[in-house]
Amino acid sequence: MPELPEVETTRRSLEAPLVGRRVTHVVVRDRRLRWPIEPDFERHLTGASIRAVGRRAKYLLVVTDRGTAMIHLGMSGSLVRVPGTTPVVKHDHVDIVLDDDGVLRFHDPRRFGSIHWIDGDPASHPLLASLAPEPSDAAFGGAYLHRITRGRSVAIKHVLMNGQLVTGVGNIYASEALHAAAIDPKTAAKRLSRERCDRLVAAVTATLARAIEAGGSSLRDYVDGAGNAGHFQTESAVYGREGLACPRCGNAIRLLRQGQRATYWCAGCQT
DNA sequence: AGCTCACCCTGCGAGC
DNA sequence: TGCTCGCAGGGTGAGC
Repeated sequence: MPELPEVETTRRSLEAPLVGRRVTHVVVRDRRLRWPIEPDFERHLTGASIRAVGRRAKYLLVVTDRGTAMIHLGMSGSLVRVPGTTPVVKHDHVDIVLDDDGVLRFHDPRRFGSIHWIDGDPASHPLLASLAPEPSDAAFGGAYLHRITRGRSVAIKHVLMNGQLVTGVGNIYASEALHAAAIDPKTAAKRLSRERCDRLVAAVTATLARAIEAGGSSLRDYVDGAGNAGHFQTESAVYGREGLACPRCGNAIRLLRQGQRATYWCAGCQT
């Protein structure tokens, strides 16, 4: 599933084909996503003109003259603009039909994704209102990370993956950023010095930027809005590389379980 | 409030 | 070949 780089790559690839298009028709084949798609979703979106394709954290925002469709890709979702003649396959849950005979197709085998309609300002939607600043935002800096980690005894990796504290970083890039910053993922958040917070923020920002540059990571099935796979997975230093040599110090990369999630790290150079 | 854990769901690869 | 098990990019909410 998509972390911020995959969502941002999807957003960029959809911008040109979608902006200026009008929605002529909406087909929902399965409403059972993380939350059921509201009964009025099709009615709200049909006839709307798309003004912009935005993003907040891992949510895509299809902004129209009538309101905003907020789409989360969950673990296995994709949103692809396909020709209208493209056959529907299993797990193609929603089609947003456009006035150029293209279709914006939402596909999500695991159905951990979600689709909401927002009438007013997206920023005030409950799912977005309490999110942390974007990693690219000036408010997200070493001072911020240092402040929010005081008094928190959880492992720093958990902080990176908590959307209320840091947005856009999921399981792959949490491991990658901690390795880049040479910080042990198990470190209690509150024990990080200000200097290490500076280093970690820089690593998060750089890792996400590099991944966006690579078009995201395609581990199983991720594709962007044009159906293209990313290739960051070939650049990863630790993720998915248990037993292989750490590119920085040569020690064997280890696999550890934090909560229910896998963490890859190097005991040789991450302290 | 912070932390841990279970859970939502399908598919796939490993091991027997 | 066919089974069971464990794991997969995320996020919420219950219960301590």
